[in-house]
Amino acid sequence: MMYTACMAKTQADFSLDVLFRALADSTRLRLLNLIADREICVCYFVEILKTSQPKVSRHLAYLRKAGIVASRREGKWMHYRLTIPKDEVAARILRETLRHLQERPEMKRDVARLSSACCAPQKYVLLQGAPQPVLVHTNN
Amino acid sequence: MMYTACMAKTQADFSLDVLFRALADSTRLRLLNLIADREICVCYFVEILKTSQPKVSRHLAYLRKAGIVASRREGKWMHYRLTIPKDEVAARILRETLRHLQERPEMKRDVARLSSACCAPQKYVLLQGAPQPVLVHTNN
DNA sequence: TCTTCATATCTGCGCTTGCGAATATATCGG
DNA sequence: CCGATATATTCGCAAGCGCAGATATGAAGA
Repeated sequence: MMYTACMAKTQADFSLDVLFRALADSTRLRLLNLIADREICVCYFVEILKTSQPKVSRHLAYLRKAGIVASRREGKWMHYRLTIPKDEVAARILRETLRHLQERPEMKRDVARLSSACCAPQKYVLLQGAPQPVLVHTNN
Repeated sequence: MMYTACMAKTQADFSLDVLFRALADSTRLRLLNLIADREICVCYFVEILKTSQPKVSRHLAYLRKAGIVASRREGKWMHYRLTIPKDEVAARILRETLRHLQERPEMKRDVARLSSACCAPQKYVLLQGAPQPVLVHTNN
């Protein structure tokens, strides 16, 4: 039987190492930190992380396959948001990790940069006309 | 400048992805769960996980290089124990993760098997004369 | 339909990881 | 020193990952 990524989300036997592999990269941690409490579109990631678009896209795909983010298309733009795993233990670990991530200076810096970018999107070529990130509260 | 594993422990810039890479393997998660509140020697890991000695040894070396376990030699036996990272955020994530791990059925099963092995070590070839695991309380 | 923009995927490369099998090291008892 | 025991390391291989660069897809507008 083939193993497919979406199976990782099924209640019964979600293995935690899948979650940890998703967290085991600093680019993905930065993406997750930004995504933690807002729905946000790809161009903002590219702008804030100051990295290449394919790289951002690849890491987002990785997170998607690991079942911890989901995407939604709106015209030309793709919006990403967090999805909490069904598995209770995995969900708690993820939530706590994201909470702790916010304490890190690098992570605070990213959020600060995001705020200023949102205030003046016209300053950034990539963000012209892009939908702004929307805060969401991921029930804790 | 060369990057060495022990640098990962230095206060200033411990990067969390190092911790998560260490957690990103189910063998290592099982080892960490067993090690979480006791000092325990390698032969018990081999017996409980029912896997090869080199494999156990390799994963323990990985955890050692990641700075989250430490070892101590006592005659022929090597004892392993948990070491909480100096980095506060990493420490909290690790402690909480280990706490949650204990809720998993597979992890409970390992601990149960360890208990019975400790009660009757003479039943296991590998454990003849081996020092028994010692409970430690890793200040939370 | 043609173009442009936003994003995703593919290609090729080098590095890391995990594995089993074999071998090395370290300690102990004789 | 010798053999046995406990553990660590090395080797060769296959798979996975991260990257940059190139290309493909999909939507919107002219």
